[in-house]
Amino acid sequence: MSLQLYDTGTRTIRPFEPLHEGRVGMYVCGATPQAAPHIGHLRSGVIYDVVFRWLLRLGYDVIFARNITDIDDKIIATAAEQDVPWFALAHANQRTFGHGYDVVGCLPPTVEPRATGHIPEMLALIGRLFDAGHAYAAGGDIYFDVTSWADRYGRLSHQKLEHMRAAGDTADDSAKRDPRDFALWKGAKPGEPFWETPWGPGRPGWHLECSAMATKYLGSTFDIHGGGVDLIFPHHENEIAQSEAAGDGFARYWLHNGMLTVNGEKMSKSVGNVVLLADLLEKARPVEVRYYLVSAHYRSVTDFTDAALAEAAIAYQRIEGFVTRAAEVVGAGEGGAAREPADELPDAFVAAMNDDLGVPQALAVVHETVREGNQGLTAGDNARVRAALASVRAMTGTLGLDPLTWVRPGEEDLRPVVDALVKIILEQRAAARARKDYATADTIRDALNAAGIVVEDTPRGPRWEPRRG
RNA sequence: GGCGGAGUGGCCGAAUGGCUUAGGCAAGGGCCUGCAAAGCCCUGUACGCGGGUUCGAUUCCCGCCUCCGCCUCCA
Repeated sequence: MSLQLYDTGTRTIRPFEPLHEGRVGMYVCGATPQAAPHIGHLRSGVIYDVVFRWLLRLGYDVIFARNITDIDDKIIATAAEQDVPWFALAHANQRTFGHGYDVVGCLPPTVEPRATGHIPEMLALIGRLFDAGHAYAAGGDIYFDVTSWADRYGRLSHQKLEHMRAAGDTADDSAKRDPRDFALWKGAKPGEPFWETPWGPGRPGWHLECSAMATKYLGSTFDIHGGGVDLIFPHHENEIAQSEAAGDGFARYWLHNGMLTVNGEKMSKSVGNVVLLADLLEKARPVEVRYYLVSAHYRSVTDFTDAALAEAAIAYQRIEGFVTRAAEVVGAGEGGAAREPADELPDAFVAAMNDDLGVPQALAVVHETVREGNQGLTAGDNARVRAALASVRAMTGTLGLDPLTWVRPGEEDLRPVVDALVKIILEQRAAARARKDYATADTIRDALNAAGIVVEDTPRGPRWEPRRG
């Protein structure tokens, strides 16, 4: 079975067929850098990173564009509150977002276009919409005329125009012809940043930038557009309207990830339950955070709790434990993320991933293979261990979770030194055990444990690991 | 009011018209161990409520209840 994706536009799972054979263009709505990223942003980042990695695994050449909306009302407002220039706030948070994505193991996108770097493309799009009769100027702003596109507006969200509430905009939007029209371009206000245009000074509206940037990097028609379900309406609906009304084909598949709630509630500043990356890293290692974020299906609503994160960490450690022990016995092997479907990927894993990114089932295959490998370790069957290890590393590598690529910085350099020292101590313990002086042996083990070194006795002799958590 | 999602065993979380009814965590029993740890084996039969369709429904249909998201900035 080849890749199937749930497409919000048709509300069905349908076979993925790229526009151009062997190539995929994917655009994802990324950050509006008005504050540091929270766990919901990270979930989105990790989800589309897995999509990206899976497309690469399937052998596609992928152009993955994830935008940065570095100008909007909130950025301007927040910057004013903090008495810093708007671009300083946006750039600082943009860097924080980038760092957050890095920490949870996201590959860099092919391109990360910023809204403010694409004003000419936006103005060109506005010009085309004027020419096609779908845009009008009013009160210094430029609006999209929704009624001029009435029969197609609402196709993504499956809302009928007559059922749509009037946008609860503020009074200064009274220049609109229809309350459901949305701004393409906002006229300059005192003290706010602006760009000069043929229609007067102003700045981009809320939706225009994504249309302009997506088609710039991916072409007028491209394969996949992603984002959170909260963006379906109005943001993605409006992107479609702008681009298609201007004559572009735009996105062929629409992917939407589910929201992440915290203790059953949507995150919000007013509730005070916003979970930031720093909060997570107090409770789990980065790779464990990634495992947690990946382990639920991308379309499901996931409720974050400390207990859920802790359980994910333990589940990951089961995989990690096998991989490290197996690598000690048979060597690390190849691993790494190939760009072609690897022979080591079990059919069941491939089938799960191809079925609308069935990561939960794919992880079930990982765990089953881990058990296989552990059985091999118990039986001393190195061929079995080697096969399981290669398989587990290929699968986890595909998900960005290969334990052997997640060694903490510095740990690798230090490990041989610590290993040599611990071995000397363990020889003392072995001698104590040989003369049945278990009190001394346990004292040594306790002392090592207190130093963060966990000792295990195996049929092949003692081994040690740094203590987790 | 409109659009959509979800309710699964102690917990998290998948799939599925019946067949060996994921996977993880936790629990109990066992193996291994000087004791541990890790691992392995075994045990536990769930699918919101009420109807209907069917030989058979957790899975399809109808109704209901509860929860959640969007319709305003939002991943």
